Amino acid sequence: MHFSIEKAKNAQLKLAGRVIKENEIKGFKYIVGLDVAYSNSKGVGVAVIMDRDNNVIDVGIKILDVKVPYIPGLLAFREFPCMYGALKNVKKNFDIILVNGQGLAHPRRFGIACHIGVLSNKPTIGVARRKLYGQEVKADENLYQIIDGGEVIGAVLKIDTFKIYISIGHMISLRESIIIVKEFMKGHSLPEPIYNAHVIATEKAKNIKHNFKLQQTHSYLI
DNA sequence: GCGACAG
DNA sequence: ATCTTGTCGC
Repeated sequence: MHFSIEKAKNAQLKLAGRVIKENEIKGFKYIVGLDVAYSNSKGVGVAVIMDRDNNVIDVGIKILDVKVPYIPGLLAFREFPCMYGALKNVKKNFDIILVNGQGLAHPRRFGIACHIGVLSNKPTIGVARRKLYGQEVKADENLYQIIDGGEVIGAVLKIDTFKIYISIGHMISLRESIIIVKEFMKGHSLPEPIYNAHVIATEKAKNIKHNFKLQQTHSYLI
């Protein structure tokens, strides 16, 4: 069975109607960041739960074979299983999800942050380092709106020498999303929960590669 | 045909 | 995302 681009796009169009764009959050204590790294065909999904004092509370990991290629606009079909699996592997509770990728700022208004949000039924924010879709219009000093067809689908924050793209994933407003992302920017190009997930995922993927090389080196003994 | 194109 | 050498700056 092979991946169908048309079916994937239709699924996004159908699910996009389920995204809630208003705040369904009245304060929070814990937030979880999601990211995926790769070791050849192995995807390493990591979820890092943090509190508001920059402490790591819990970590969840999910390693799976990834067959779906990266296709702009269809990233979720490649990374969702690892991300969602990692999220299911955390033991502690969390109130908000930060996803490394776009949310509403997507050609069908359903980026990976919306996939995660709708299927988790939790307030979710999409955070990316690069733009996927839409026009950047200056709204203020260091703040841009991402617009498509007269609709604001996201925001861009200029910080030091880089930018970060923020958009609604689910059950939270764009305004609140920006405030929360800002709170967790601690000197890295991504908010701390995602940054930590990225570091752990990359390290784990690197270990898998290393172990594979060791196995190759000693395979003559078998 | 050309440019854009999350991770 | 991953691969990968040298180079710039604190």
